[in-house]
Amino acid sequence: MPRTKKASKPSSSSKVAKKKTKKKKITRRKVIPRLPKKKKIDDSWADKNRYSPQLLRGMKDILPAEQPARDYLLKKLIDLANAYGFEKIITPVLEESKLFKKSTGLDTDVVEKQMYQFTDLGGKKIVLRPEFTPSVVRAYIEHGMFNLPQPLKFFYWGPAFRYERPQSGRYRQFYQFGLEVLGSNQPLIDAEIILFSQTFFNDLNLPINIQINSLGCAHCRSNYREELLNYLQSHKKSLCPDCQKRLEKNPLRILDCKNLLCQEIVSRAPQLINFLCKDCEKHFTKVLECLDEANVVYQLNPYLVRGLDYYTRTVFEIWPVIDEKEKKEKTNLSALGGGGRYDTLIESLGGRETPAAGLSYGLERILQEMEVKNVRIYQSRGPQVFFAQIGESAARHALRIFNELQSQGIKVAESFGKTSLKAQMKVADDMGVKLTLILGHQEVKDKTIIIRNMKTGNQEHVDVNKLAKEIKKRLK
RNA sequence: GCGGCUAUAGUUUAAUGGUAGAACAGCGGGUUGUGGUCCCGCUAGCGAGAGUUCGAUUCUCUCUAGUCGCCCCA
Repeated sequence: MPRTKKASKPSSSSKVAKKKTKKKKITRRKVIPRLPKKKKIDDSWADKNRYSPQLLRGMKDILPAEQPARDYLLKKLIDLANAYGFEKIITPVLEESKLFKKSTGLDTDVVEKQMYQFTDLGGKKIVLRPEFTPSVVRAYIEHGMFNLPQPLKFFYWGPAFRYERPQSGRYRQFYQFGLEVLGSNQPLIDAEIILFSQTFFNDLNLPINIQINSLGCAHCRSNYREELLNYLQSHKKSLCPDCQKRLEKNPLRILDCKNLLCQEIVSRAPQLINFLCKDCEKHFTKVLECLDEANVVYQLNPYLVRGLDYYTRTVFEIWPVIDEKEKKEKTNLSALGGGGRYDTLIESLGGRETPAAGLSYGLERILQEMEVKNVRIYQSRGPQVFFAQIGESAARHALRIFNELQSQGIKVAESFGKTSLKAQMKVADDMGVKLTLILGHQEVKDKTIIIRNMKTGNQEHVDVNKLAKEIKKRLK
């Protein structure tokens, strides 16, 4: 196809003049050779049922650009979990509604108004799991795992779903990583999973703050609840409207209300720790001793209450540490993760009396925090060799050579979608490869291929049959 | 579930009651066989719907989505 030379543009022309000539050119070109533009097609079809796909609210596509950080994070989590002796468990995304109603708790927000619930074609009430622990416990009971040597240590990761108003660090489909230890009441276990958190976040270079509290067992809690109610009732009028509601529904929640006046009242309220029974107190003390011994830095927070019903004794949360700059931009922060002991859950779901503890992290929240703190991600190196082909005869041989190199263990990048050498070289350059292989018709004829060193620009023809060897020599 | 703010090419953005201009990215060309820079060209946009208007991307409403806060949580 002959290409007409472009007319050299008048050097003195004003912007306006340029624009005019430009526009004329465009319209001429467009009208004559092209198919009608999108808009015209739409008009002619008059398609009112046209569908514009859009993400569902609170959902997120995880695009290639985000994968390296994600992979890095997950790999670190999985490696550490394995090192700590946790084994992977995968449970289905779908569960029966009842599972969460009986475990997470009917009165919790998660179950009350945040579950994705539906009835399946068989008439069964189904939910998209809002969290993992009940599922893991279900599997434990269902497969009779109490017959295995205890305790069992599981880790998991995957999507969970909650129908909430989306916000920064809050999606309706979000990914959790978590640990569960089933079958031990030892304080050492509580300490172990808290230590896991410190080790992990230290290793990731994310400063965190670990907050710990003990909720005691059902006995301590009901005693305390009574005391607390007595105290709060006397201050009822000063509490914020939300807390007045909570007074009846879930008075423990008032402890972590952010309202200043409520906090003031709470600060003089009786503390849960003082109501722990002997066993619970002993347990908590031992947990703290283990943590001290392991050099875990934590903060006791007597007002820490978790939102799920099944927690007993030790509870903890992992919070990001913020600096002054961030404080100005954001007032609301989200916990990166949390967990605790749930000694009665397994029994309440029909299993034997089995003590257990666990934790879970929000992957998106950690990733967000990694970005804020500029955490460095170490990626495995990409290909060091790029394969470029020019012309039809080269294209015909391209896949064979490409495949041969791959099978010899040489990672090769390509851009088969491009034909011009220039464009392919640019891709190679962008990738930062060490060597580029160039195959054109001359090389095909001679049964050679060019190896170009991208740094020095040196090029050598080598025998195609010795290509892998030659590349390996040069990559050393 | 409640309240505030926002919505213009892939991204960041400009202007405007008379349908939009740029930068970066992308694609192509400047040697139809060689990367960077530079130069040139091209592609691509007013979130959806309704109303007011001769005319709406601009004004109003609804929806959708995002964002921030409350609630709650990871």
